[in-house]
Amino acid sequence: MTAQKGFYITTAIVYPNSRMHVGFGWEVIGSDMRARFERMKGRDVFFCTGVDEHSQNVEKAALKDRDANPGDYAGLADARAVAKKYCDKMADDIVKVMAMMDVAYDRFIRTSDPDHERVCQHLIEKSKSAGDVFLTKHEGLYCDGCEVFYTEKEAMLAPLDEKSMADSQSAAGTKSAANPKSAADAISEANSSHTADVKFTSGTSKYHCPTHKQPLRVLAEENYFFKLSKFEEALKKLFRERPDFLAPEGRKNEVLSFLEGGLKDFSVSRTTFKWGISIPFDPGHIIYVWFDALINYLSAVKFPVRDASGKVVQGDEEFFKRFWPCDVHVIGKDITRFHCLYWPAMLMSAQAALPKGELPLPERVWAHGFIAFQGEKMSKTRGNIVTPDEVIRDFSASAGAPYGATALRWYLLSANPFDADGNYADESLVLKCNADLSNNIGNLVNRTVSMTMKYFPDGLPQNPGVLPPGVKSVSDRAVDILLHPRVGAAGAAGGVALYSELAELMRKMDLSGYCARIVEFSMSMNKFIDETKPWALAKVVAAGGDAGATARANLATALAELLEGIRCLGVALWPAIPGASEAILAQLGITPATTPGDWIEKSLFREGTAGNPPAKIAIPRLDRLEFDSSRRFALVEPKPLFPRLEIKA
RNA sequence: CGCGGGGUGGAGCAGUCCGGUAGCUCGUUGGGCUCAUAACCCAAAGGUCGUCGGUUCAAAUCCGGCCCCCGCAACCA
Repeated sequence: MTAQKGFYITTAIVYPNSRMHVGFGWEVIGSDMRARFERMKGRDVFFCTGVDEHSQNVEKAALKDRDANPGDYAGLADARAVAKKYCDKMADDIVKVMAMMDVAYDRFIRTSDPDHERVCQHLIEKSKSAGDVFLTKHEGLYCDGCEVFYTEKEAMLAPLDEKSMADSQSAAGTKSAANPKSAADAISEANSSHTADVKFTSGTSKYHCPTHKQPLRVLAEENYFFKLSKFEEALKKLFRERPDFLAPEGRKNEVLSFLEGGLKDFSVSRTTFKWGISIPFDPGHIIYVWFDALINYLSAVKFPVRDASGKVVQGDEEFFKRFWPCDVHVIGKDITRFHCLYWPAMLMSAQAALPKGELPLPERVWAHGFIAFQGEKMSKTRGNIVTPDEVIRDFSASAGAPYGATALRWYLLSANPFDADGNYADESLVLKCNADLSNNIGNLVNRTVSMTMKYFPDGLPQNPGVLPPGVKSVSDRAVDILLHPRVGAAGAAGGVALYSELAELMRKMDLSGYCARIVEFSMSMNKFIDETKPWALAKVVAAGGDAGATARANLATALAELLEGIRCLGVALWPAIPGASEAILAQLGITPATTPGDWIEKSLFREGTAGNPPAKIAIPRLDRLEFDSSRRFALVEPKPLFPRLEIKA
């Protein structure tokens, strides 16, 4: 009998050529929420995120940064060293932002990590030995200005006179080929695939560049290509047989229609710049960034690299088997194609040259939407890119509201459906956080704890289990809202997990739905308070007599139910806003230090951040989420958990 | 005819697949309560569901035409 497979979740890895984007923050926070939820269930989780360091655009950004800050690069001459130094700087910054966002990953991978380089080289060797990577000479129309190749069709748009020049100005804008920096487009356009090592020149052509209006040269170069076309049928089969491979459903059409259009081989090597992993069987070439980047998912979980005799020389076979195949690759919708076509094809190729069954395909790719800023697409040109750390800083600094990370997380997770495009605006963040966190949840905790301490200064007695007539109990409300209908309410009495509805929402990556359930529960508890009127009961208690005794039983029951409801709510909130969850539980006297039975300790590896010792985080146990209103709490004097936010002037 | 997403009370959305009293959160107004973070609870106002036409006893929901907005060139998730 084998142990249950661990749960492996990844985010895409970002280019470190600019500060982190709140859109990527959403991806990471959403993945963190899922990872935390699985950890709460007691699963063995591996959550990986990181940076995609290689590629020409990073090298360019590095050289630019060196020119701007020469002091940081003293003594570094070659581009490789400069790029590495630059990536060190940027990766440090991103790691700091991750920490600010309360993101608890198990590994922060950098594609310059030596183990990854090794795995990457190993994989390309395997594909080569399977016959899927081959050297070929490629000839095309080349623009020195764009550093890309054009097809004849594209080049025909090029103007030869003033009038058509003006016309083509806009036409050129609709072609994807004119982008020398975007890896996505470079790979999708076989004819504009890279900046070539100009090995063979055969003179000028009659074509012109649509952007630069210069004559295009006819150039040829040699590069390694990956035989993507070979996997067309296998990929079609994959989508036929595994409808869940890509989610959400709506993203599927794009991939299927691309498949229908036929697959072209793509080039997987470069020779014009040095910042990358060299091809082991031809060191003059470096591995193209997408081929490099996707493999990080294997490196992160210690993919076993074997020598010729089959002996593992790097990695850990057992560890790898524990986590691979990946359960969810969380990505942005723009890179769906790479994860759904290129990546499975690369894996299928390597499979052929590896021990049988060693490299199954990932279970699922989840493509989330994009975040706009006040309804407009975020872009550098518009200068409206929001970064997570500035949001956190702004709202942490805002008067008396030191919970920027919670505010950002809650807003991103609850206000925007994860599968659709979202929006960011300070005003709506404030509105959402004030409504859900301050008014509903925070106030609920505050009023409950303070009433309990006020009405029972010597401690809440054992729960008498008698509510005023006609009031629906908190446990019934919890069952209605947090229990999946399939399980059935009858289960609650037997201690069936209340979180089944939450688990179902999480399985579907319905993060905002999960948050909405919790808010709904808190609203229901606020209603419960108004229905039971504890302050009125307290007056009857004070008057004494039989009525007083009954009122006292009602009061104690109501408060005991509320406190337990709040405990469940606090635990359920942990994946989304861990800091706030812990603050809520702390008011009930539940902290990782004082209640070890309610928490699991897990260490995170955080490999790749050199010098960082493994960090330990304490995780609430979801199996303690059974509603038990006889539980006793050691209450702590309440103070507002979520001060109301205000827009800064 | 390039592709895709969307147009539902002031704002943001659900409902559209499987036609049948138009629902939720925020906001507004009135009331209640006083345990609480000007919070909480109740109630009300406010929508010809983009538009025109068709099918039907009945359409936001099905069919067809049209209009408008947003992505799909680049920096950028």
